[in-house]
Amino acid sequence: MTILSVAALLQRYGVRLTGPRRAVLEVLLQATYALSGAEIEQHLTLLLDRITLYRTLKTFEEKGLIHRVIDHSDTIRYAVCPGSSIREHVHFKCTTCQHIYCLGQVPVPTITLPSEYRVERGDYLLSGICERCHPS
Amino acid sequence: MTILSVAALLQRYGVRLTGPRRAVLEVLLQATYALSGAEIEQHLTLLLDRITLYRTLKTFEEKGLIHRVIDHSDTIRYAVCPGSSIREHVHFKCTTCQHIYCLGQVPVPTITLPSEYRVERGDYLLSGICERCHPS
DNA sequence: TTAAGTGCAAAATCTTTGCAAATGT
DNA sequence: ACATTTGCAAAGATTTTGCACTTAA
Repeated sequence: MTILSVAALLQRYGVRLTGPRRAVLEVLLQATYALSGAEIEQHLTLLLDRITLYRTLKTFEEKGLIHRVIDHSDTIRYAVCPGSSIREHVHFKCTTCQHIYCLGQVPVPTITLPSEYRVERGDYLLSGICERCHPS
Repeated sequence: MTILSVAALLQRYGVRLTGPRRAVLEVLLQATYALSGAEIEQHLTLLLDRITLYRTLKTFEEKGLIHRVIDHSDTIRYAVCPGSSIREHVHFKCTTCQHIYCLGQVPVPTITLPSEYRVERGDYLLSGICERCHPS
């Protein structure tokens, strides 16, 4: 993803173009798995205040450019998923390397709940071992 | 749930019987939704060091007595689910009251993943509005 | 008795808020 | 020009570690 398309993506989501935002989005686009704030910080080339990073992530999330991935941990991780639906997400977490991958292309089954629940969204977290971590 | 059965439950899971553990388990058993550390602390009748609380939760989790619920937040929440399978969990999070309910009795659909993933566990988080929060 | 659990102190992580200076459109 | 965004300082929230004392089995 070039700088140009990063800029275009930001504009498409109504986010003003700034250096920090470009840098953060680039890191997220290059990642193959969901990243925490600390992990994004490590990958940044542009020196960036940590507070700015968190505010940037908040803005991206509000505009729908990125989303949080669910997890059992106490750390919020983000991923860009331009293609996938906001209403349903499937993620896979490797219990060995701890990476969480976005599986946008996996068909999502429907879970029917008793009528007292109004379901508006479904998040699915599958866990196990990813290809890179198991021998076979 | 009486004190006696709390004690029995602790013993069944190989957890030594102490005051703090009894108190924490009682709070979790009485809750109708998953609780964070701070929430458990608020409901405790026995005065308890916060560190002890976190260690107690860790012990309970390792012994399989309680489990973490998945969430988009940065706070870990726990629930007792003696009946439900460890391999598959369905939870419902109300976006209004923020409560997360364990739905142990809901049938879990299978998601088939490409063969490079070895799936060992599935967690499902449905979000929406719970009965108490929608007018209907 | 003896390994396990508890409490205190201190700290590591992660994330947010208020305000003045800088910046994008 | 003007609202938005950034950086700094400071702090809030959640969770953990080390060590000596206490306790369950």
